[in-house]
Amino acid sequence: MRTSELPRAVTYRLSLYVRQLNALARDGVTTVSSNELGQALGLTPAQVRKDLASVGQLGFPGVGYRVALLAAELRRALGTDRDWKIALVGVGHLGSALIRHKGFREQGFVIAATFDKDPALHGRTVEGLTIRPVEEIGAVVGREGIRLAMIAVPAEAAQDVADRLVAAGVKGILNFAAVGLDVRDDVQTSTVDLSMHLEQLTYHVTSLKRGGDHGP
Amino acid sequence: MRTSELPRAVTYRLSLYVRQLNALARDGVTTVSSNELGQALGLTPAQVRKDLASVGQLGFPGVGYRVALLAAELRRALGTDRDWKIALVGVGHLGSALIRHKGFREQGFVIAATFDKDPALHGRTVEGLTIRPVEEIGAVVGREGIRLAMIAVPAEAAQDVADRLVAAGVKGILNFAAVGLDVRDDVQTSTVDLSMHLEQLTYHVTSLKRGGDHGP
DNA sequence: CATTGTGAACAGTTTCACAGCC
DNA sequence: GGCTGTGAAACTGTTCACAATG
Repeated sequence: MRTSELPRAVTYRLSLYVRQLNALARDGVTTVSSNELGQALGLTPAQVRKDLASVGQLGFPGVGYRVALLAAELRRALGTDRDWKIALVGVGHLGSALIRHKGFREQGFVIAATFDKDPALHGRTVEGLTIRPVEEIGAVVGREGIRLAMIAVPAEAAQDVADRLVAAGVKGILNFAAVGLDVRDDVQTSTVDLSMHLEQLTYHVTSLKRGGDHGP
Repeated sequence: MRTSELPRAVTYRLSLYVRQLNALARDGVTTVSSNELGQALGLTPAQVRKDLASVGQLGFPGVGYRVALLAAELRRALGTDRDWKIALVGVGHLGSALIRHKGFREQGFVIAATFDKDPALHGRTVEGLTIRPVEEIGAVVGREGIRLAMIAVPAEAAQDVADRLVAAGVKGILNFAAVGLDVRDDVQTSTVDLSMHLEQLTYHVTSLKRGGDHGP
């Protein structure tokens, strides 16, 4: 099967595989089976094979998967075989934490510009980045060729910020505000609502249930 | 249909409905149809009705749904018709941002205890909360009757922290570390890996695609 | 001969279409 | 008339089982 349009569920798991392959590579492991991968991530071997087969013919029957090769192919499929510049809008508590978050750089995500509405913050620097007015989103994002953004502003302001980002040419938005964004449909958005994740837990805890997960 | 075991996909959307109903209530709207709700959240009317019907018989044919009544019922179904105390472990940049995050309190989530491994932080207070050593998780969580926790520590430390929380009686864990947690299966975990969400965007942006979403 | 890739069976989720109700 | 609740149909995603293979 050739990659043309992977289901969302699959692409989420591809990230998971890459994470696990990184860990294996660090430990010097060179080969891994669908069984071992599945074990580590709480997935069935069959699902692992289906997922990986949907990206390409990446395994070696009787042997398993070459860790380095597989990781490289998956990164290529996900588009993370290169660095991505990110624009961050909203440098409050959450935004500041995102700037300092180590995990992004490790996965090739580089916050390259930061914006905030508050004039008191304009011109200040955080981790070497100068905070700019949101009015400059268009100019800066265009000049730097930035295509991904994160929104960490209050819910009321999120749609306005999204509009500016889209107008500036951003193609993917990770949104931490607790509202859905309305954007052109050639722009991807993913909303991470922290309270929603807690509500999942309260539901399952309330109706005393089984089943831990891995995955989002 | 009576609530006994709602599918995960449904419970995620219940949170979405509650969010939208709150907004409608603020605007003084008292009645809403499945069509309007679906419109606002990017869902089909049929799906909205199926979801709501799976919680109970909540609508009025020919009229729609009473906003206040529906919100109350959904909150009851999710277990968020009361406040929940949360233990936070890891008071680094992300942890601090979570403590200050306004959205949690609005949804009834109250961070009631904070822990960190770093002795330099012990005894300091953030937003009125004293940071305690992780060794005290058992005592404090037990005494306060805390059943939910958030983990915002480095990946290497996450499993150890999870073990302490589970031993202390925590039943649901929201995990921000980029590793899956291995816990007893009467304990719920939900892992939010920020880089994974960006990887979803890079995938769709790389293979220039359509379709914004709402939802996680 | 252990292990992949995959068609076929199965499970879960979404959409359709319409009877029943306000 | 407008709108819900729901069984049946369509679709999507997961698991099984086995032929193919280095």
